[in-house]
Amino acid sequence: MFALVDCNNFYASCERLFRPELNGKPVVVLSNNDGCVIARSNEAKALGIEMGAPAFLFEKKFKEQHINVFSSNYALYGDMSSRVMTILSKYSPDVEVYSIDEAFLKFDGFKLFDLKKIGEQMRKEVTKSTGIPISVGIAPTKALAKLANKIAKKFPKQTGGVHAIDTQDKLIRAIAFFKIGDVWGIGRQHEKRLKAVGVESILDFTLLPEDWVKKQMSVVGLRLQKELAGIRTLDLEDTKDKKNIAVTRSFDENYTEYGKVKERVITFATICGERLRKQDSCCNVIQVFVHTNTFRPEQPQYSRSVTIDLPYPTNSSMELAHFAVDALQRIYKDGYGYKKAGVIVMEFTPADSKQQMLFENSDPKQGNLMAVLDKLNKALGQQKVKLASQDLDKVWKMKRAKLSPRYTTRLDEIITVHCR
DNA sequence: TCTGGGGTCCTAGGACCC
DNA sequence: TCTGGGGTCCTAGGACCC
Repeated sequence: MFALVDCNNFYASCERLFRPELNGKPVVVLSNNDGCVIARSNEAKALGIEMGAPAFLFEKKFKEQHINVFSSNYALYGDMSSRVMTILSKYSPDVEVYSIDEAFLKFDGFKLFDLKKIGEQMRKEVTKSTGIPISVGIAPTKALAKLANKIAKKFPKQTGGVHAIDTQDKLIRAIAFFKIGDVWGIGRQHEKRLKAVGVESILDFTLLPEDWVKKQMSVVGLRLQKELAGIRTLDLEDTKDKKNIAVTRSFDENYTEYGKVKERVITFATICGERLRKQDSCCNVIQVFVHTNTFRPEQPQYSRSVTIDLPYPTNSSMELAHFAVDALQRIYKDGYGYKKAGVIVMEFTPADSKQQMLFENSDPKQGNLMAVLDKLNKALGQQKVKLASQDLDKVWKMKRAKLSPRYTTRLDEIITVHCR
């Protein structure tokens, strides 16, 4: 059996941890640059705040409805996430951290245990130790565990936040109840195609002929169809190391100068380097893209990306910056106002087993240099030591007007308690 | 004025090989 | 009238997820 554990309204719940007066009140959390809504408490959902709602269009509503708005505080969310995951990993040796607020647990060899009880215990311990509310879904496949989790969330009173699909009868009832669009792995396109052939419920989907599913939805759809019928086709996945690393940002305004875009791209490349070194990987391919503001179709639009094979694998920020600028030069065109750029590194090889090339090699001193750089930045703070080609004066700040303190990771921002 | 930032997997089709 | 059959690798783009 699998369990899918999911933190309820995770970012909003994190913001409430140290502001208990916000319990029961509407809370929303905004994306980078305070751009759009990416998390909502139940109360905010009830007020009709949609996921992805642009913040500037909702300012009035936020004020009128007394909605508590926060900028995203990833230092806090990341730390709370790892606390939750640490607790979960006590309950099973096989855990896949699926996202910042979700984990799959595999319960092989737990035949003699009451998994629903284990789920309830997990829920109790996580709530008590972290204050984060969770929902637990238990089922024979990952897709069904996702569905069971949905049931636990939708019917908190009846389920107590924990639901197990552990009999054939419960399985049939669950898949007959939910619409096909509710399924993990069925997005807008598939939903449309399925509805067109008369599929409404998940049960309908499981009854479709296999070749139709294979043809229309590839093997991915076929696997999903089996999973929903209770046949296991997906196992836990190893999520330790990333296969791609992307650093992409919107700019604070339209950039019309090459030099400004170049500075951003260099900075993104150095961050890629940091993340590569963190997981002991080197990359063999780098991709750079730029585009204008797609929300302003009346302005001239331009969008391009280029992918370059590196002459040798590297994770040096300096070398990556150099290749990224190379790439940027190939796609940059004067006369446009650029709003966003990104650097993506791909095709990793382990840092300790680099293939040496005959003519071109990474400068062997780079490794030591980067180690020192990482050490300094760890001690002094992110981006304190930069490349000269980065903007040394400008402290790059995104808009985060409603940022809460980093309560759990910075001593100087720890909660203050006033006693009378 | 103002709209995020990450990821994964799969397929079709082109280019090439024998 | 009429020109095989088997492969691999790469890329772009689609679909999905949080």
